[in-house]
Order: sequence, then C-alpha cells, then structure tokens
Amino acid sequence: MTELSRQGEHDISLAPDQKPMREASRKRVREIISAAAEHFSEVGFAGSTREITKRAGVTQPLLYRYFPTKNDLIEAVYRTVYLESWNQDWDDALKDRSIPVRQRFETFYREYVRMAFKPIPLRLSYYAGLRGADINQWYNQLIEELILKQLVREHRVELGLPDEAYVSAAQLEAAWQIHGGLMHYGWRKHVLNLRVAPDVDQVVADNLDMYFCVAERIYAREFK
Amino acid sequence: MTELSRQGEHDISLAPDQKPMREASRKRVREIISAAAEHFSEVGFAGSTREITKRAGVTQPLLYRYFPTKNDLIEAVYRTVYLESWNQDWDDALKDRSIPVRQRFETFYREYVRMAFKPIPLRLSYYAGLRGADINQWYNQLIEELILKQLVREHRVELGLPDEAYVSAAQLEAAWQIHGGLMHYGWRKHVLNLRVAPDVDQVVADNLDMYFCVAERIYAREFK
DNA sequence: GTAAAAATTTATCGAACGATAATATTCCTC
DNA sequence: GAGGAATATTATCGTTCGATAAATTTTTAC
Repeated sequence: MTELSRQGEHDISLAPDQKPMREASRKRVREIISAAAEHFSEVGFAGSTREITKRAGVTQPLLYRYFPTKNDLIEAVYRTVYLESWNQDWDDALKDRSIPVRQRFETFYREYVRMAFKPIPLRLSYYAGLRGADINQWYNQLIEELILKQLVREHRVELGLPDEAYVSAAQLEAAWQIHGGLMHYGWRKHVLNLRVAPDVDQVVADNLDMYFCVAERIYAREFK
Repeated sequence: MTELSRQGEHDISLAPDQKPMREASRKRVREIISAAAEHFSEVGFAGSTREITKRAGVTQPLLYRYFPTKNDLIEAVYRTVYLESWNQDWDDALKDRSIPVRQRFETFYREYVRMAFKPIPLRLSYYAGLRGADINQWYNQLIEELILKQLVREHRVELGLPDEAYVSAAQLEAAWQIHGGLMHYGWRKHVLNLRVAPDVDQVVADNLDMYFCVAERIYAREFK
C-alpha cells in the first residue's frame, strides 16, 4: 500500500514489449525529466516542450520518442520528484521506540525539511496540487499514515494512554498543524521569496513544541 | 501604507484622460473580471481569453476594449480578489484592548477563514504566489503587520512584558505558524479536496491554543 | 428622429503550441 | 567494416493563443 520506489529506472515511458533501453537513452530520459522539472517548476505545467528540450540540449520531436504525450512526461516528473523527496529509511525511523517521540519526530522533520524544501520540488508540488494530480492525494495520504497518525499514536502510547489505532479527525488535524505550518514556511521562503526566520531547526523545534504543548488536552477530549 | 480599497470602481482599465464609463460598461467589466477569476482559479493564469469571454457571454475581442492586455486583466483579478477577502473593520477590531487577546484573535480568525477560504480566492492566491505576483508579497506583508506582529505585541502587553514595537524573527515565525497552518488547512480542503476536520471553528481554536501555549516561552528567549 | 459616440461583433493576423512523418545520423553486432 | 537497428534531426501539420482592424449594432445627446 505504501509501496514507494521500485520500477527499475525510467524505462516506463516506452511501450511495454520492447528491448531494454540503451544506457545513453536512459540518461537522455533523465535529462529531459530533469529539464522538465526545472521548467515546469518555474512556469507551471503549461510550460512548452520546446523550452524543455532546448534546456536538455535536444530537438523538440525527440521528446516524443520517449514520451507518447506531454502528459506522460508530466507524470514522469511527478514520480521522480515525489520519490526523491521521500527517504525510505524514514518509514522505520518513525517507529523506533528506543527514541522518545519528541526527539524522534524532531529529527525526522529536520531531515524532511532539508530534503523536501527545495524550490523545484516545492513549487512543483504546489503546481501539482492545483492541477488536481491524483498523485498529490496519494502523497498526502502517505503523510497522514506514515507521519501524522504515527505521531499521534506513538505520543499517546508514551503518555500511557490506551494503544489504539484510531486517530480522530481533530487529533489528526492538530498533527497536520505541524506539517502544514512547515509547508507554509517553505511556501513563503521558496515560492514567495519572503524573509523568514533563518534558523530552520529552530522553526521545527518551536513548531513541535506547539503541538506537544496542547496534544494531551486534545487527546483527553476523546479518551474519557 | 496599509491603504486598501479605494480607486472608485473598475474604471482603472481604460486610458487615463477619458470620459467616465457607462454603468452598463462597468457591469461588463465586473462580469469579465468575475469570469476571469473563475476560469483562472481552475486552470491558472494561462487560461484563455476566449474561455473567459465565453463565460461572460461576450465575444473575445471585446475584452481588449476594457483591458489593453491579458496581463492587465490578470492584475484586475488580483485587486478584486485580494480586496474582497479583507474586511476593513478588522484593522480596528484587532486593536481593541477591551477584548482579551485570545478572544480577539479567535473571533478574527473565525471570520477571516470564513471569508478568505473559498475555492476561487484560495486557488487564485496560490496561483498568484507561484506566478510571482508582487501583490502577493504586499498582501503577506499586510498579514504580518496587521495580524501577526499585532498579535505578538498585544499578547506581550497583556502578559505585562515591555510594550515594544519590535517583533523578532522567531516570534514572528511562531505567529506565522498559526496563519500558515490554517492556510494549509484551506489548501487541503479546497484545493486538494481532501477530507479535513469538519469543525473549522474547532480547528481555529486548537490552532490558537498551540500558539498561546508556547508563546510565553518564546517571548522569554529574547526578553532577558 | 437623427447624427454622433459608444459598444459589440466579424474577420483575421502572426506566433507558439503539441504532435507526426520523413529523413539523416549514430551506434551496436557479427 | 558492413548492415541493420536505434537514435536524432529537419520539416511540417493543425490548433489555439493574444491581439488588431474593420464593420455593425446599440445607446446617448440634441
């Protein structure tokens, strides 16, 4: 269900029953996807195939050798970007009860922010959201399941509350407040280019403080 | 500096020295702007003038009677949308010390969310941010000055701390956490169409709880 | 009621777009 | 190194775009 990564390397774009790509071609595909990610991140997915191939140093029709339509290229960009902004190790790290919940999630969010909050992936994810890409819904459900619900459950356990799988809408929303606040920090910093607090780690810490400060009270509303 | 609203009604688009518009024309302009806001909110500012005028029930070249270029239309949409999502009364309401800070800002945010968190303005503001519209920077500075710094200052006064105008980057960032978290709530609800906590007022309340819970500690870091 | 002015439409331009076909080049295999 | 497959380029098609000019309709003013 989680099931990230896999599917070898960018062979996806070509027709199913076909000889494997040459290494040079795989590299081409990566270059095109990279150029597309860059261009799309600047102007949105209405960006032109000509500008993309120009940046990749090839002619425009060549794109259609590797991607049947522009939309297939867009989806390849989606996959690449979303996969690159998630570290598989995190799945387990967030479950590691040898580390206190607070520290566990602070460490995670420091790394997450460092990895996912770069202009290109960040802008792309906002463009993708506006475009209604279903991969975005999938990714947000992944955040809910792997990070936020996990945080709530682990924190409740650490507090000695009953070990239930169920996380209420209000509890989940409170956890989203952490994530959403950080996303907006990235939005202001890398999209709007506003001046933000320079110490990212401090922002993460203050952010988590806010959650942990009221979490007990919120859990208590439903555990009676 | 704050200086919202004004500039009569959509006469702006026409050349400077000219007879006043007919009422019917002003209505046309409003219809076009409205149709543009709707269309742009769906597909971004790359949306076509033909679709806009079609929705407004007029032919495409007519748009160019009222707006010299497509970009002028876009800026008219900006102005209209941003102005409509800010209630002038809030300027004073946020200064009213007869009401406790916590209650004052909770009341404000309930209204703010109700007014600004509608699909069209919300999506447009995200598109505008990605487009790099300077009005967006202006609007965010307005939020900083009118809401967030105000919150910090008023809260500090209520706590008996020195009445300083200066708000540090960390303090401001903590206040942004409230606003940013709510923005992301709107993003998930109205852009991503995800299931979110249904009780908006409760989200606002929990959100403010988080801030007020840690605010003192954050202020204390700099008042020594 | 008629003439001028304003508003709107029809027709159209040149540029940029996604995509395809035909041709040329490069690379691998034996 | 010759032949064939894979890769890449040139040329181009049909569509859509923002924008303009000219013609037509509607409204206003006297």
